[in-house]
Amino acid sequence: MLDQYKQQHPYLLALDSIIFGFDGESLKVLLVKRGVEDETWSLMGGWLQPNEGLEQAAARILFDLTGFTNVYLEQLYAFGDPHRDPIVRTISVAYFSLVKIADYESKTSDLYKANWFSIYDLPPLLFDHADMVELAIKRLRYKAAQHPIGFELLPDKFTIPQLKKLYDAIYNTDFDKRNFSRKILSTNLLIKLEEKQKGFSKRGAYFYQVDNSKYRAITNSFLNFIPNSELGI
Amino acid sequence: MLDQYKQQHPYLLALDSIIFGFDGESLKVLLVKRGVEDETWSLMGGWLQPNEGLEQAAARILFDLTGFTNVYLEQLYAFGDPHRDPIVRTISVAYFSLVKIADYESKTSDLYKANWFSIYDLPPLLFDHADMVELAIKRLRYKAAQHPIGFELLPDKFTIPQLKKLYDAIYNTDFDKRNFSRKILSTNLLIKLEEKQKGFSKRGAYFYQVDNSKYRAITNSFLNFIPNSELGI
DNA sequence: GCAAAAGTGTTGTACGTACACCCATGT
DNA sequence: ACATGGGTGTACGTACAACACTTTTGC
Repeated sequence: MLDQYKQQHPYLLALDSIIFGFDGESLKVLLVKRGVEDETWSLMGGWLQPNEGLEQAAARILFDLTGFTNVYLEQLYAFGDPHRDPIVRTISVAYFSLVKIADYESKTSDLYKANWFSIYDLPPLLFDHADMVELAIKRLRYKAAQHPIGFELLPDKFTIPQLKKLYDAIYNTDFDKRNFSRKILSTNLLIKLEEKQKGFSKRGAYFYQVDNSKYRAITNSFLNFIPNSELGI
Repeated sequence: MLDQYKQQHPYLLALDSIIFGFDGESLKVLLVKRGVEDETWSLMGGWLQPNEGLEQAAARILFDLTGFTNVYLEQLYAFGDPHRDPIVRTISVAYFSLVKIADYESKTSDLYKANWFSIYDLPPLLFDHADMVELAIKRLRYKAAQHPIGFELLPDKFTIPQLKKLYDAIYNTDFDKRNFSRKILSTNLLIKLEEKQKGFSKRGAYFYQVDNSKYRAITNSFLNFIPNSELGI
């Protein structure tokens, strides 16, 4: 019985995370440069430790490098091309994460440089990381169309115009603001606050926050975005 | 640079496949008993070899055990709980596959027993394989609602009533046959043949086949099933 | 001629989309 | 007072859901 195991080759197992953030204008991804000498940007990543599960490891790495905790984290895909890492064969399980960008403070040491990049203006990336980002964007679009995960990218209090800008950025389109707000509000997932946003526009827009009791309950049907866009996977 | 690799623990990497088939009545999964002494049913699985990619390995294993080739195969999820395999820590990347059950002839040797089980009547399964099956069913439902993959489970020639029975089985519901056939035919994805099915019903139903030129072209929007069912990945 | 499954048509409703005007406020 | 972004309502068309009867043919 054990023989069957002993004859097998083991492999290194890495975790790489596509960390999405929204700065109010465009959808961004957090990239790092590992080490001083390395000139290639890459995703946040690390190695699986013997005592932890995959998602647990992805969360640990995310926390160590950014301080984020309790964020949206979802497994994306396992990448295992034999030559994806030219030095040592490594399987990478990619995760994608949605974070509130305003909460971000670089926890990276001098060994790591980190930067947010617009998804439409990415630098060349290490290994197959560009494939990972591309797939993550598809998945985010697919997912956000049917599950109310967009809120994970905004501050706790946000306005409808902010939310529209986020969806515009995710789908690279320009939703009609009247239809958009009707659609969003019809979910009854948002609570309108008294407070208005100051400073950005003259009139000011009402803040909303997510009704957490309802938010948790909903895993099912949500909206029906998915524009003319390509979906796939 | 290499040090960073050498310090890391390697892990065994397995591939397990949820193989769906449709016998005309219910949706089935192909399970095996490994070895003579083992009394637990499990998914078809095997080990990653050093020179192959993940999907390639899943396809190889599928071929070796069933003879199926050129079938629908999609990565489902990577399972990596530290204790999922109690003997040796193993990461498993699960794939799901859609096959034409009529083409199946057991290629398994005496070492393996194989059987098709209804997804609503599964035996206890090895390790976390029950979780894998459950997730695969969700994914199949999610996917089949928006991509025309259902045909992969039927013979090349099939009737509309057969197709309806398949969707009824996938979603465990009973679609309205009038709305169903209108919906399906409106995709223009099917070619009506002269030939009628004999023997099953008195009147006989027309055979259809997939218009492959169109089928290949479509990765995008397809139908919009997804009934009241739970989705969520 | 009857039973069993195949095939087809209409209508109401809900939802998405397109589109234009008034409102509040800081300057 | 005016410019800027915030907020709302209506009308149309499409697409889905509900529903019943006729057709074919093996027995």
